[in-house]
Amino acid sequence: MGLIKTEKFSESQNQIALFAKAFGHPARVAIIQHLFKINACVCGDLVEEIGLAQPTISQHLKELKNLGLIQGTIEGTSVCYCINKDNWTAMKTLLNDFFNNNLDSNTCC
Amino acid sequence: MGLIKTEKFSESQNQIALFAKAFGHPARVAIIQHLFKINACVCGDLVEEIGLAQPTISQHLKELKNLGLIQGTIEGTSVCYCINKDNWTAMKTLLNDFFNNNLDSNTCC
DNA sequence: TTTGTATATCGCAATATTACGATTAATATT
DNA sequence: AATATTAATCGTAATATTGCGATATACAAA
Repeated sequence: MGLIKTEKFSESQNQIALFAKAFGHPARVAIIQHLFKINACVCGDLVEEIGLAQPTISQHLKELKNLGLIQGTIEGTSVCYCINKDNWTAMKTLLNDFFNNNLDSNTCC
Repeated sequence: MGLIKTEKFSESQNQIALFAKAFGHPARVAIIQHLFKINACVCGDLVEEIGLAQPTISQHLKELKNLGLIQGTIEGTSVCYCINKDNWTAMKTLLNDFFNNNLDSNTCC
């Protein structure tokens, strides 16, 4: 198979999994961290920054873009990428709710 | 290929990606949520709760166990699973640091 | 108009993931 | 001992992901 049975799960569970999968590759983690570090649009230098081939980086950027976590604006021949603040915040809320379950009252093991 | 080039990234970036990948499947999200909801050890009922075949659930549990996020104790013929609090907290800290970058001063796009 | 530069897409090979039937292992029950 | 129950493991098929060379596209500069 290799095919996820999304129909078995809630929309929220599938959404959490989709966002988490986006961060499930170190290159995409590095891309996001670099966008935060530079704290502005990044035009072009991601390939040398990350150290993978240009088509590979382009593909990772596409995935993050499709999820809405980043956005790109064309500037002449290059494209400037940055975090999409609204969607980033929404993703953070969803994942924080998932992470921040109360462990204190859990009494077992 | 299909092989992640981990040597290109920092230990932290790889660790974030490994944890995120664990949540990159809705079944594993559902398992964790159920463990939190029940708020105690779960013995056996995960298969009917999630709705995938027993070997499939067992495999997902193994992945979460290998990462240290859950732990299982044998109780007779069944196994009781629960969240590993210490490791869960450590994971949460790592991912929160990654998520909670300051977006306010980001001035672009 | 030709050339250069930057990014996206195509196509493919290698590897990983998902799912589950069949089986095994280990303990409980009768 | 024989049988039942529960979970892990094996083996395998289907699909997804990763990575990159080759190519296409789009704009800039000469």
